Amino acid sequence: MAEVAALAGVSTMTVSRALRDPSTVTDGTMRRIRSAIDATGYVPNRIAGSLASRRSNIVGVIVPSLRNSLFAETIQGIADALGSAYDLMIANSGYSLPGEETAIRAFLAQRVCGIVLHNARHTRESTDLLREAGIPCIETGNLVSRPIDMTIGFSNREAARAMTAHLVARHYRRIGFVSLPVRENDRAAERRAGYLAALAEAGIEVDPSLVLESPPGLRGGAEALVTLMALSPRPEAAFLTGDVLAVGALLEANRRGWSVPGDIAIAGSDDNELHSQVSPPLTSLRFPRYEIGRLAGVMLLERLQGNTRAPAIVDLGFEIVERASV
Amino acid sequence: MAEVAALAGVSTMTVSRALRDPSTVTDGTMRRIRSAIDATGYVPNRIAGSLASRRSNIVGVIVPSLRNSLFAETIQGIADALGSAYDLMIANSGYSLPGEETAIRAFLAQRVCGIVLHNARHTRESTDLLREAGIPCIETGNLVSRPIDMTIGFSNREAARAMTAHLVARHYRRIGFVSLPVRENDRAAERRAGYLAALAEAGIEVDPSLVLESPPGLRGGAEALVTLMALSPRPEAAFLTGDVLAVGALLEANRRGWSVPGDIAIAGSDDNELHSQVSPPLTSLRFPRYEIGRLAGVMLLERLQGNTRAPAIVDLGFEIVERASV
DNA sequence: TTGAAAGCGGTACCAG
DNA sequence: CTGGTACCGCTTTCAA
Repeated sequence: MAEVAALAGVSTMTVSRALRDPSTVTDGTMRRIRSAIDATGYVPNRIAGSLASRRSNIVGVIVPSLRNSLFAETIQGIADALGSAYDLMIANSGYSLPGEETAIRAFLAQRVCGIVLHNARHTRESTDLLREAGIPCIETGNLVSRPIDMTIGFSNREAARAMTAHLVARHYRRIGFVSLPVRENDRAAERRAGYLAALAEAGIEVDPSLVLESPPGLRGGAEALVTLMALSPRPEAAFLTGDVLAVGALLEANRRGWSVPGDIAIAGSDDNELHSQVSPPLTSLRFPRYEIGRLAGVMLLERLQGNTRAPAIVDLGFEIVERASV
Repeated sequence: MAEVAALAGVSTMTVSRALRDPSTVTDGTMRRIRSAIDATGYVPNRIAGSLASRRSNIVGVIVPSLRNSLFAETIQGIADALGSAYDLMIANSGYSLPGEETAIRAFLAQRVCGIVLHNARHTRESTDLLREAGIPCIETGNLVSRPIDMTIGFSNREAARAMTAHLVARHYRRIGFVSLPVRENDRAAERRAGYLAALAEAGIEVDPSLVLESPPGLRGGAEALVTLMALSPRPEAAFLTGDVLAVGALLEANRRGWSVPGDIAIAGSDDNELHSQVSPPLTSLRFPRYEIGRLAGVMLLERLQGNTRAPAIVDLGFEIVERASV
């Protein structure tokens, strides 16, 4: 920068100002600075800038896994909302709470200006660190009643309850439920709770053999369906929630020649294009993943710029997309 | 840090050293520093550290889109290889070359210690910036003959050529080809070139009406297949490469009752679990996306730590996974 | 509108 | 093994 300043015949202060707000500098000065920048190939050093100004333009995002396109939706939403004024630092917790804590520490050390989390459960340390950091923090994976700072999303419990109730309303009584393992996964736990609540409301007794956990992936869903179909009496419907479990189950039914919903009705969650393209198309829960990210970005910006203390809890809801599989 | 040093009764220098390499400090000193850190809740400031040491622990990754799980695979590979010693900064180019350049500038300003790109084509400015930055840079989306620095991946052209040749070997002569739009997408362009090369080698004349471009997504593939099937004479096989086009095509065939491969053989690329679970399972090209990322991370580490000037071009190849759709 | 001086919170380097 | 002293490259603050 000193080089640029010398070449433009001004002080570094003027260059610094010109770069951040061209309107504070004379047109002629600005032009000389510009050409000096071109001539020297100057690339500003944001590290120095951040240190001096004590603020950064980096937003930290922590997701359980990078591989899963669900999280990618949200990340894209955040990126779109933040535009090019902020950079995204992304870490994955590996679906573990200590993993999340490690990432939080790294982000705090990097002095990110805001953090977006997917988990709604954290280690005690994580919560403390975040509270004391004094930066905006948004939890997105599950609507929590008492967020660290802000939370945007939907209630996994309500969503699962609604879908189960939907199946009950369609006169299914014996309904299988498959989720990802609930341990260390608050979303899965909440969904199971929603399923149980809906059954209780409908006065249907829970058959524990109908409640399964499955590893993620199409195969996981396929195998869970086979397990359910081997029971006697068979369930009339299966609600597979999490990842692509329901799609996996449907494809298995296709392979085995089981009629859907004739032999077994299938409902899923995390609706995406795949759900509408399989045969029969799958009834499923639609979650506003992208919108959650976008809004998280917008709220972050508001806090970062205007200091508007936005509402702390935003429920973006969910939607039941009815198709032919139920 | 000054606070920690005071509390531990040592200089800041000692704290700094203790944090980076505990073995350079007495056990007793280390203990006192540790408890001082706990007592004060000190969170190191990497911004200051990076500025002073003139090196950062941030690796920048630029992908066309965050939404696509293909790129997510590679990113996860990088993250796994780098471990917790480095942080990942991620930007998306929005599939545009200027978008990529913007991201590169931002990363360079952030003084990342290394960059991983998906694109193999860049703006002139991008290339210049990268060359002058003096940091390791890995291009991964397509094996280039003259990389900016290093390239890891596979040849899109060779892969498409191999699959087309595979179809020819199976006695298909009239072979449709569908890719994403080739403009601004070097991977798609290369694949088309590979298809054309294979036909030429087999002495099959190209029918331009068999060569299509499609928007991404299952619907894109479905519509492309319908277009191909409306031709007369119909093609005997269709090679859809890019995104999930082939899966979309197969699901459309399922819906329309077209027999695969009886009425039309279908081959795809970017094999994943879905390809093996549909009916019939899809023959497709498998690309080592995760491995590309992992190796990129490893090579970055080597350069960053040991200064081993690793080979600049690493071809990880591809594989044809034969299933029942061809 | 522009400039000079004093840090931001660490680390490099050298001395003890 | 530990400490002192310059900086890293920019921004803040205040003065011109």
